[in-house]
Amino acid sequence: MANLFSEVVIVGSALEKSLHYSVPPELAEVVQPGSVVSVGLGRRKAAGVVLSLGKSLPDLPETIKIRPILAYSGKTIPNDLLRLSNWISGYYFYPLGEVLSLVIPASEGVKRQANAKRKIEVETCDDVDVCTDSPIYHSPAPLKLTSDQNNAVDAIVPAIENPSFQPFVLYGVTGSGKTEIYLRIIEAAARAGKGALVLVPEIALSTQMEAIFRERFGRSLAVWHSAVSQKVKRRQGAEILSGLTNIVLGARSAVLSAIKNPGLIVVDEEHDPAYKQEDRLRYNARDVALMRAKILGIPIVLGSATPSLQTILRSRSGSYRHVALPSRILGRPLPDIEVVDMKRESGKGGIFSTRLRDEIGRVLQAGNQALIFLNRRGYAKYYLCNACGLVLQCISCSLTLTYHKNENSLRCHYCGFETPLPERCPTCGHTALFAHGFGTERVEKEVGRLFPGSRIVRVDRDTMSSHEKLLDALEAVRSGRANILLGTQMIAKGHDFPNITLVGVINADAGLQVSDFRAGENLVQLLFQVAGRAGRGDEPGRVILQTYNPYHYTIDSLLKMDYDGFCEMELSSRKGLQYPPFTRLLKLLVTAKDEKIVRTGAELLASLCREKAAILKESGKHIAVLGPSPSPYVKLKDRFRWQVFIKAWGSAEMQEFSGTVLDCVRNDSVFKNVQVTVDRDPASDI
DNA sequence: AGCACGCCGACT
DNA sequence: GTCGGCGTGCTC
Repeated sequence: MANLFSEVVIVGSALEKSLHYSVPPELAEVVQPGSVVSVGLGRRKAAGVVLSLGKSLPDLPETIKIRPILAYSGKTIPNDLLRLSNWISGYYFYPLGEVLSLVIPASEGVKRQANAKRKIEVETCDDVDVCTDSPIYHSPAPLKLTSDQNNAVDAIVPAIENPSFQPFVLYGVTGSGKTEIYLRIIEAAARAGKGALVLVPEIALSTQMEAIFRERFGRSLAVWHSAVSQKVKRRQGAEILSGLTNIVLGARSAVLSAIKNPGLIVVDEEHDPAYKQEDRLRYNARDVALMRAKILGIPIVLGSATPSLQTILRSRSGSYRHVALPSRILGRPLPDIEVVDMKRESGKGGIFSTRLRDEIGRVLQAGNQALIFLNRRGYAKYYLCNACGLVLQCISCSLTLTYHKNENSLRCHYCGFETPLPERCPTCGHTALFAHGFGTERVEKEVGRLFPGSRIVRVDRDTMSSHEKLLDALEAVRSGRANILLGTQMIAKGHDFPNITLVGVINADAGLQVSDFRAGENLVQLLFQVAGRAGRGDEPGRVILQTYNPYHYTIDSLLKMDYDGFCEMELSSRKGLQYPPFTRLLKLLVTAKDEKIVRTGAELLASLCREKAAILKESGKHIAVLGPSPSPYVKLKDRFRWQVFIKAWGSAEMQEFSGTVLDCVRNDSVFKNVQVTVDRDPASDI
């Protein structure tokens, strides 16, 4: 029998190419493409994934001695995931071995070397979701669907029963009952003997969905996010691979879970920027999910009350099917929206307008609950020296330090640097240091002063140090133990608190000052989400937006509850400027510890790009090169940052162009002293 | 990514 | 005289 060879990619390594190993006879029958194996690499042992098997080898240098595969782990990555990994690696310009290290769950017994430096997650909710008894199949709750809901289910189910790749946009206002539709279509997949993958933007959201899903799907459900302990993940990973568990609900990394025979993918709140991973592999889980559905040939449902402009455009062009839920369930009205012009408020710089203060008082009096939203944590936004004008900044990042009163310390919200509040200005020595701006910690204090009898719960990254604390806080609101819920983004999304009748947005403009062209889109989506927390029970809801820009088009679209109108304006502006979704962007981020080296590196990179773009232009392909320019935060964690943006009018052009440029970067020694990071379809300018 | 090899500064 | 800094280069 001829010798069998294999092409193997080393897991967790930045090696660009695969290596070749012989397959010992005793493994010839068991090893397949996707198999996770152990191999010798230099002096060490490494995990690898078999890409292909064959009887011959390519021409290799004389010095290479082909070594055998040492062992088979017993685990094999399903074919669709292997294809997906390849696509991710190519699309995001990230080594396949690194992608695979995210695909292979910790259960494989593979050392996650790449993560060695990352701090170990505290094992919080160990065994919380162990289901030993029968929580297996429950008949659907006898909820009567609205006719809109019925229509939505009827539109999607045929694509599950007769599978084909078909994206659906489930465009449903907040409180329109999207979750119930997800449950019904997953049940349809289960009836067809298939599994399902459900993505949610973050943990806070899944805690509530988790309970609902657990009740319906019991043992067939696995919940997958960063707060789930390694131990539970290991067990669940094995159960998913075996097919015992075939419904996965999780945050973005769950898009890579090895579900057996998936029949449906759901991406809830598809517009949410949390789907974009902003370090290492900078992927967007929504887009990866679309590709996974395409590879599998199954339907995918993108749900949102405020779909991304990309999704709106694709549904208009007909490539996504549009399914609408224009009204809330049980005939509940959408909340009334009011705008308060903070410029007209007497005590300028105050936190609460008279209007919002009065309304909170009224709500509490009536025994209902209020939600107060402010997207900034801490006590004071920054400290300024009134003598010399210095704003206290992080020593490692170009960010102002936020004052946290409880700890009497200044903190960097990017790198976590913490220092006691100095008594004197570090440059001029004056004692004229004053706090400016405010965050949730300050608002909490103010609420306590204004409403002495209120029971407030504050939810932000500072108070919610563990998953338990978050669950407890949400429970306090649900049970009525608390009557004011104050917080950041964490409370804006998804939660269903029936007794919240008032939503107050302290500073509705926050975010608009940013240079990012997506600022308007992100703000409107967030405000629609927050507003949607009001009036989800029997009593109608009210939203009060405090703003310094009452006539801004983002605020105006919210006031009219007209997201379509906003999209219309925003799309025409993006078209005029030739920005996404009409074009594609790619960010090349150049970083190094030395400021001058970074700048020079970025300038060299930009001229390389222009040179390559000129060559492409000869064959009629147009690429625009923007920059170089310093990143909005020019220094983060002691590294200086410059960037170059590439704009292309098609995905194929972007692929070809960036591939050529990155090959040059890798091979040219002038880029040796800088790090070049690729961010395809970047979600922010930072 | 590891882990080597390899050539220049302050210590047992 | 060695220990060790991290620059360059290879891993089937």
